[in-house]
Amino acid sequence: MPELPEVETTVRALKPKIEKSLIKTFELRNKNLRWPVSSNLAKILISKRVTSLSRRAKYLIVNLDSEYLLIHLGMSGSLRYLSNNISPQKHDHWDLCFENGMLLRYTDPRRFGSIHYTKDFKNHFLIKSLGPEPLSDAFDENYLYKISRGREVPIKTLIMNSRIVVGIGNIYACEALFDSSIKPTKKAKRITKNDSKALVAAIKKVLEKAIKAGGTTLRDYLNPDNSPGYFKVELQVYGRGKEDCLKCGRILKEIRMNNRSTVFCPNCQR
DNA sequence: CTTACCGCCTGTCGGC
DNA sequence: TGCCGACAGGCGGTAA
Repeated sequence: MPELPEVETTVRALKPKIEKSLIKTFELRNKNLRWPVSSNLAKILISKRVTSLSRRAKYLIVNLDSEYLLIHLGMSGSLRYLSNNISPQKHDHWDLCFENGMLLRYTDPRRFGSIHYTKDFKNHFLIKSLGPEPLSDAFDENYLYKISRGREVPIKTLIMNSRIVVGIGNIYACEALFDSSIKPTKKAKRITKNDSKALVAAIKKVLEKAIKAGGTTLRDYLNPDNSPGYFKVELQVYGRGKEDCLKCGRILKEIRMNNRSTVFCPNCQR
């Protein structure tokens, strides 16, 4: 399950491999991803050069000299940089093949991921409404405090809203709220300035920690070179419902919010 | 405008 | 042992 740290790790790993590479072909085996993959893509991409690779939210941005590919890994997607003599498997939906005999292979069993081509990624429908990056200076305690005023939704729902701040999935929302001692169900409009300060700091902390750990949030994620990351991030609450709180020892509670599993400590988080 | 809910998918897991 | 339903959940679209 690629969260922002996995996407960031993927970008860092692929950057030196594919930047400056010349595209030879794009081979599409299954166009039925989250959004149907454009059938024009193969034609468009022939002989284009990758000028840079970056990330916006959980999208990988492949810059082709002012044209762009937007790639999302969805729930189960991954990218690997491989030699072109390795046969694709069942869930390998497309290959971006380079002149040097290597390729970028997209694998995604659940097909929640996507790939789009655009000349103007900033105004692309998937990008234009996104809020600030959580690790940027724009995402600070004042921003979160102000934008949470008057909001009836739970604070957990708010920080998972990509119009408010991008890249915070269910796992890191639970972890950051635990770290900042805020109950997930607390109404956004009720968070204090101190809450906002603690939560922003916690979000940056857990994301940065996971990136430093090599982006390995969950069991089956592999980096583009097939390495499993350096070590797993120890999750404090996610997936630990009914287990002991690592701060106070009491029993962690698991509830559902917006149909998502939500774990917190009723004692530590208020 | 905000909020709540739907649907897309398949591998994994627990229960019988 | 094998079947089957529940679950996992990012996120845009839609309706209220």
